[in-house]
Amino acid sequence: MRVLEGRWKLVLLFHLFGGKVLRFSELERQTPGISQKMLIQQLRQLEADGIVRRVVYQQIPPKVEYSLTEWGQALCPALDALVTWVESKPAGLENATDDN
Amino acid sequence: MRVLEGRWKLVLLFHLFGGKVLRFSELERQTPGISQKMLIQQLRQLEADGIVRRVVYQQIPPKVEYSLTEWGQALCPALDALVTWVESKPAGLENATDDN
DNA sequence: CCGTATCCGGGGCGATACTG
DNA sequence: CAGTATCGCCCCGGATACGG
Repeated sequence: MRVLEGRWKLVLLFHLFGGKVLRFSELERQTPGISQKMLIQQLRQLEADGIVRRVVYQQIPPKVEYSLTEWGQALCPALDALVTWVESKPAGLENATDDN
Repeated sequence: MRVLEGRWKLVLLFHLFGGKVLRFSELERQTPGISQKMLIQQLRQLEADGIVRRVVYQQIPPKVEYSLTEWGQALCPALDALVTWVESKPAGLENATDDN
């Protein structure tokens, strides 16, 4: 499970949800606040763990596409369930995330 | 989603899966490697985020029980899906978790 | 039994600058 | 466009000791 730890892992996975294929710059744009360093780092870890596939197009300008592996696709039901969960959040229970 | 971040959060949630009610010492025993500090810290954060309920029995010796709130119970499908996912892990893809 | 209080090291994470 | 390379803070997490 350690595999999913990391500040941006889940966010990135959500973006690749449902067999989507995204370029580096697209992921960057869709993930406000992330730096290139963190983006590549988290992607590389996901790749090393066999969740994300990285395809390089040898050309100028460079082009790299990221997508979920089969094993990564298998995460979709879980991600789905998580979305359902956060959307079911009762009111009055906002951000207690602060004081910890 | 930050709510689920933390070295032991998911592990603890798995233990409270399905409406189970556990005492502090029970959680400690079922979670090898955790220290009392981390145990109480992660529990407190989960409590502050409305996922876990903490019930204190005013008596000697002390007794404290932890369980999932309704909003916490709603996580079960997601946890279930995660279990299914890890169990579907293909062979030959063991621990790349090391070199990151 | 159920916590609190401290100390401490490693690394996660961000900001910034540079490259093919 | 898609990355490396550095620097540094902060805080997460482990170890240990103590208290009601």
